[in-house]
Amino acid sequence: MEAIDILDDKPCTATKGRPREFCVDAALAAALHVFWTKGYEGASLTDLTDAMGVTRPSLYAAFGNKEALFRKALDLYEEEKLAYTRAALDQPTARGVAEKLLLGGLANQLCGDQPKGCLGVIGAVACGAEAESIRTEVIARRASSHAALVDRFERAKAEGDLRADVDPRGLTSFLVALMQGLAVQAGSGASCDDLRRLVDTSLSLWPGR
Amino acid sequence: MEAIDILDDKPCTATKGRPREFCVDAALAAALHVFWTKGYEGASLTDLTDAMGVTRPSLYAAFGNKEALFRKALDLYEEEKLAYTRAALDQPTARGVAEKLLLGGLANQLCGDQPKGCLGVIGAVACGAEAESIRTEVIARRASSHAALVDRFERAKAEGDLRADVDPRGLTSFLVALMQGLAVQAGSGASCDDLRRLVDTSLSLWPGR
DNA sequence: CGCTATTTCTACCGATCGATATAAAAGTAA
DNA sequence: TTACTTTTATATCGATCGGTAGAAATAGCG
Repeated sequence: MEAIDILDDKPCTATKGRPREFCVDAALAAALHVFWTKGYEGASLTDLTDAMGVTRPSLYAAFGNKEALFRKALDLYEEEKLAYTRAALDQPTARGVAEKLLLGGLANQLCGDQPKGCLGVIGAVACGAEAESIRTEVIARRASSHAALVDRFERAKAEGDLRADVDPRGLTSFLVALMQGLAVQAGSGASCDDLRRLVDTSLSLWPGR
Repeated sequence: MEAIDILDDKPCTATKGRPREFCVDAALAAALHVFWTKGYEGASLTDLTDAMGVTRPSLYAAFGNKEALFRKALDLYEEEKLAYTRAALDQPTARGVAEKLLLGGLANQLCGDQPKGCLGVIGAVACGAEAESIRTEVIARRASSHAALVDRFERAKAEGDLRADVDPRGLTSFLVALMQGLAVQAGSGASCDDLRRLVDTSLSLWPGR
């Protein structure tokens, strides 16, 4: 009657009815790739079903609708591709946090087998009428990680790990801006060399010691 | 027979036939506002004609098609809203260039009467199938200004205006990334205060005196 | 074997997309 | 006026959009 979370069960554990013929996780990974490459609005249902190897009604039965599918894909994206951002917060120094973030982001962009750019940036910037709720969602998700970064840098400042004249909130926006710029440039045909220079320069200017 | 550049003539100088009932420049400005707000793919022809106060056939007669209209809007955008980026290159010092760019970008985002974000970033990131040629166009346009910035910083380094240990290309990508991040955050609901802190921090970390 | 539950497939829905055919309206030029 | 040119408005084009109805197919359960 109502679309419920199918992703919580194991790959194939339905005990009654006709068994599902595709792997939900693999299909979701394929959907993520499409969204990542073409954006939310740019990815049509035909694009998605083709890439997922699934017919249209099967997609709706398994994921609800396009928006719900995007949210699931965003979950997967944050869990798999953005793991380094959570790990970065555990670094002992503020500089370590910045290094982990920038180098992690760089490594992500240099990884040849995945689309360039950042799904979060794509979702936050792409703004048609139908994507408004998506935009809101993406922005809200980033706000929490942004706040966590502010906390981390405030702690670093309290620990004397950051110079007294730096503003933790400003430093957070600064670092996030660099990550976003890295993603934008990676998605705009920048060379690997350019991206490396961007990160090198950013770290060379990071306030420190 | 063929769509030709209408924008080169004066507002209303057609000597024969029924005179046009709308101002091409004003209509283009309205179109720019729509593209800026909703992106290329997010802006439908209905959105555009409504905002421009022009019927659909009139739009096609005056501008060719949606893609050509976007290019004209991009011309107007670069000419009007990005004038400060050209002026920045004339600053006497590398720091002056960065200040002019960042403060100019900040002022642009704080200007309440225009959409947030950057049309270039929106065009470069939004990537559906129909927007591919738009993407290419936007990327090509930014490449030239990027190169001009590299030249400017190489000159600054030769003049001793930049420390010997900074990489002009890296510094350019760094500065551009900050501008892009500024635009992304401005378009993602960041507060004016946050944007100001971002620019302040960026300038406080800018290399050299 | 039915009976029920679930998925799969084909075909299709109304809405919207960008783009146009057509002809009336409004001007200049003769 | 008549001829010509260009813009206007209406009405629509075929394609594609996200989303679904309905029946056949495939399983467990009695």
